[in-house]
Amino acid sequence: METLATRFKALGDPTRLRLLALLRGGELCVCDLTAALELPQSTVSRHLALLKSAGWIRGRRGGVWTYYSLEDGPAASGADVLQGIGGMLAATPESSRDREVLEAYLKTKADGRCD
Amino acid sequence: METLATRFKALGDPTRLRLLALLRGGELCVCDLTAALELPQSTVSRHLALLKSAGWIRGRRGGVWTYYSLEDGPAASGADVLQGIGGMLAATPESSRDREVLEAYLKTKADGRCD
DNA sequence: ACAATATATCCGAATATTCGGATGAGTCAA
DNA sequence: TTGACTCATCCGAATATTCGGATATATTGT
Repeated sequence: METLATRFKALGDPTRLRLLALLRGGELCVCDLTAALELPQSTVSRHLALLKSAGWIRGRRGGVWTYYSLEDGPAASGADVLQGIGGMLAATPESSRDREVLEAYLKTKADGRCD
Repeated sequence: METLATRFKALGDPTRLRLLALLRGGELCVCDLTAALELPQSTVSRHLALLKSAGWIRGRRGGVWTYYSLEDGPAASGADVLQGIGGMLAATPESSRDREVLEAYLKTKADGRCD
């Protein structure tokens, strides 16, 4: 129960929902997410760590970058939940804007660097 | 998004999950829930108010009592979510114990009073 | 109107969460 | 090894949440 509460508590924050909404589109690194959300890197990293410890996402090191993606394994055990709220997430205006900012940023990033 | 976060934040507390688990069995009044959870009435009432304002449950006055039940109308819009986590809720040990305490209490309550 | 019961709200104290700048740790190329 | 870069963690200050006793409100029966 405590575990389940922790799980949902992680969803109880707009910034973290924005992150999840973006990750529904596929794997992204921290600097991508930082650019899309237009928030300090430390803030984004902290929220990602929390989502990971709550079992919603997973991170993998790829050289200098850390790529995060949705956790869909058995650990998610509430993949149905994410599936269920997926539509709600995508329907929000923040979600749309974040994705636009991300797309614009990804074009600038073609050379592989972060800024 | 803010709304959605508020929605989930309400689920991010063990006491509130215990309340939801009990209400899955049907409508109950505050004193029933207070007895089942073995917590102060003010605490239970506060959590119920929060769950209600988050759109998870609904309350109706029935004389001196206020009966709470799960919100399954369109306002719930995440009934799927509750449906999805229903199993998880029922599987916890707290949930089983709460229900036992409730059943034992309901027997004592046959006369209609609360203590 | 009054008393009894059930519920909601108020209150301060304790605890937890959040933020973002600063700093630490890890990785790679030169 | 040095420097550039990405990301994680530390830190104190601000804010939010939680608790339960006390109190207010509501409803019913007398």
